[in-house]
This record gives sequence, structure tokens and C-alpha cells, in this order.
Amino acid sequence: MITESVEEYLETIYRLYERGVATTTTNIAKELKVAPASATQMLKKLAKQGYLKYTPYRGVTLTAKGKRTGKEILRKHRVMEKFLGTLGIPKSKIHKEACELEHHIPHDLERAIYQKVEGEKPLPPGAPSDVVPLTSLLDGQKGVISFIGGGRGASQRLADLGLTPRTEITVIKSALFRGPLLISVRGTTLAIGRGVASRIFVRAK
Amino acid sequence: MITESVEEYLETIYRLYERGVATTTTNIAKELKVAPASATQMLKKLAKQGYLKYTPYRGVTLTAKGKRTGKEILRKHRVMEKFLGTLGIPKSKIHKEACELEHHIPHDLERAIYQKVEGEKPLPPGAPSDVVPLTSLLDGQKGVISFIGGGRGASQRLADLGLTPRTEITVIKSALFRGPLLISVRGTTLAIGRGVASRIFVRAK
DNA sequence: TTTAAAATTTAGGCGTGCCTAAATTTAAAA
DNA sequence: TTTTAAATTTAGGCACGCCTAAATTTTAAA
Repeated sequence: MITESVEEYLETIYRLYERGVATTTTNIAKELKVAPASATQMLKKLAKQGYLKYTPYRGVTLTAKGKRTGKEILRKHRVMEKFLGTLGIPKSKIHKEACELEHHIPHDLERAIYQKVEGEKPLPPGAPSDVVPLTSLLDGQKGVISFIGGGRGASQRLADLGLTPRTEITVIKSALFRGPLLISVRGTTLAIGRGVASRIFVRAK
Repeated sequence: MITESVEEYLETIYRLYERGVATTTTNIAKELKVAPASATQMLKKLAKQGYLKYTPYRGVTLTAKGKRTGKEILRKHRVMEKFLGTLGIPKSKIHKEACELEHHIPHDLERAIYQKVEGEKPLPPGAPSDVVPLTSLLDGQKGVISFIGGGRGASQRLADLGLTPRTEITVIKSALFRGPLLISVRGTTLAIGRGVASRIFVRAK
């Protein structure tokens, strides 16, 4: 059985490798905030298990198996980060939570979540990255309209409702996947469809 | 710091308590598939930490603190089960995965997911519980139509497309939150809107 | 090339949570 | 009430993964 610690090491080593940083005992230990002596132990063990080649005093090189595994975990990490963002988890917590979750998400769940968050493209290329579709906000959350995606017509119709950039919106009632959103704008409550809502991009507060 | 094992014990004990089963060393050990001797050790520890009262040879009683903690973990477990179901994870895996995840979902993430899955009511009261809206299936998944929600009109229009109960559907392309679904029915590919799709209830395969 | 500093490894320990085998206590049958 | 079976605890161990301190090796400066 592959332990959480093994995964953590492989992910870290893969990260360094990807960044072109030398995969030495010290670098790995530093990255993991662990004593170098602890890293030595683990690296020997990983070598024995065929994840990497270990040359004493010289650092390590991932084998194909090691790369594959490290990459997989890194991918889980990234998918979870995206997912947490979609759910409106504060940025400050996202990395740490993803670090934890990456070890407990089985492959098929990662795939399922990946498909979900991919479908949810915060879209317009070049858009500020802290902007999300209105549909991503949770009940009670507030956001400020950043822009409206998808053509003149949409913008015009929304403007008629008072939904223009810089307007503050509070989500009263949303739901996952379907059904209209109930929102509050300048003291007025509005119901808007999901299709339209997904084209309103807001900066969450 | 509360360890995963401590959580597991508290959840289990709370479960037994909820079910009215005696919280004896043996019952707890059996439930956790652990040797009774191991349970004794842990129960002593939990008593020292104030989660329960331990009387040798007589079993344990949860304190208020123990109940609170056990309940919280059980709730996380249940929310995760629901969430996994929503994502189309096969039933056979749901319980086990939820068991794992419950220990790694921070409170706020559990709350966020809870709101999402609550919005996604597999609806019609009395409906078989393994039935989900078509929108819950992932790309490539197959399902068999169980029934159509929402009135004659909808049923009729869908029937015209060949979408009637017992028909098998394959989802070709779906996405989170928005956009139409591309599905395959009897060899034909169809595009249907999310609104309609959310009213087609299927049993996932 | 020698030598001191830096990097790395070895040795010895700690806490957690599990296990088995052997005692001990409790419960129930004779 | 005695005796035996079942439940429970005690004792002794194991694997993990971390740590510090002391040894060793490498590197780079003099």
C-alpha cells in the first residue's frame, strides 16, 4: 500500500523535477519542511520500491514509475484547488486543503470532479482570475459584477434589470446544477435563469 | 490534534449510540474491525481526553463533547455520500470513499458541498433512491430512464424524441452548471437543454 | 592541496495505533 | 455454589514516519 507520506514525497520530487530544481536530499527536505535525515530514510525506501534512483550524497532521479505517480498526485492537487475555488472556499485556504485532499481522492472521483470544474470555464480568456460565474457563488455570498459574457443582447437585457458592471449582488438562493437563482440587487429580489447567470461574471466578496 | 483514528472511534460509538446498541468494547471493536485489545487502549485514551466515560469491563458513555464530535463526523460522512452520489460515483464505492473523506473535509468545505447537494434534490418524493437527474451523469456514463418529472407536456415532448422510461441513454458530453448535454439514444445523437435534462431521471449504470 | 564549512548519512529515540498471547474478570450453566 | 465459557484487559511487539545529535563525505576557499 502506498502511504500518504510516500505520495507527498513523490509529488514534491516531481514538482522540483518539473521546475528544473535539483532533486537533492536537502531540497526535498526543505520543500517538505522535514529534517534532512528524515528525507534520507524515505528516499532509500522509495528507491527500494522502485520509484527513484538514489545515489548517496548525490540526490535522486525519478524512474518512469515515480514520475507517473508524482504526476498523478500533482494533478489531483490541482483539480482539487480548482474545485475548491469553484465552491467559493477562500483563496487563503485553498492550497492547504488541496494538499490534504489530494491523498484521499480516488482516481474516479478526481476524474468526475475534473469534468465538473472543466465544464465550468470561468471562460473569457484574459479575464481576471478571481472572477467567477455568478452560478459559482453560494447562498448568502456577495459579489460585484465584473463583466457580462456573451454578446450585446445579453448585456442589454441584463442592463435593463440593473445588472451592470460594478453592481453588487447577493445570492439568496442558488443550487447545484439546476434551477434559477434568487438574487438581491439594490434591495430588490430577482429570479434569473442559470443560463443567464452563468454569463454574469463576478468578483466574490 | 485530533487524529483520524480518534474520529473513527467517535463516529462509530456515536452511530451505535444513535442506533441504541450497547457501546461495549467488543461491539466497538467489531464495528471497526479491530481487535478488542486495541479498542480498550483507545477507549482509555478517549476517556482521558474527555470524549467519554470508560468503566472497565462495562463499556463507555459519550460525554457531551464526545457526542458533538461524533455527530459532526457522521454528518460529514453523510454529506460526502450524497455528494459522491450526485457525481455519479458507483454505489458500491460510495460508502467506503465517504469513510475516507469524512476525515479530510474541513468544516467550511462540508458546508459548501452541503449547500450544493441540497439544491440538487433528486426530487420526486417516493422516487427510488438510486435515481438521479440526467444532468448528474458524467461524460461517457450510461443510464436507463426511470421516469420523467414535471408534467404531461414535458413527457410528451421527450417521448417524441424517443426518450421514454426504460430507454438507455449514454451521455456523450455534459458539463458542470451550464450548456446543453449531448446524449446518445438508440444510436442517435441528441442535444438537449439542461433544463429538460434535469427532468429526466435515470438509474445510472 | 589542505582545510574548514556545508551537505548528507548513521544511530538512537519517540508517539501512534495496530496485533497476538496470556491473564483476569464477569456471566451463565450445572 | 461451583465451574466453565465469554468478555475484557494486560503485556509485549511491530511498522511508520518523524526527530536530534554525532559521524561522515563532499565542496569550495585559502
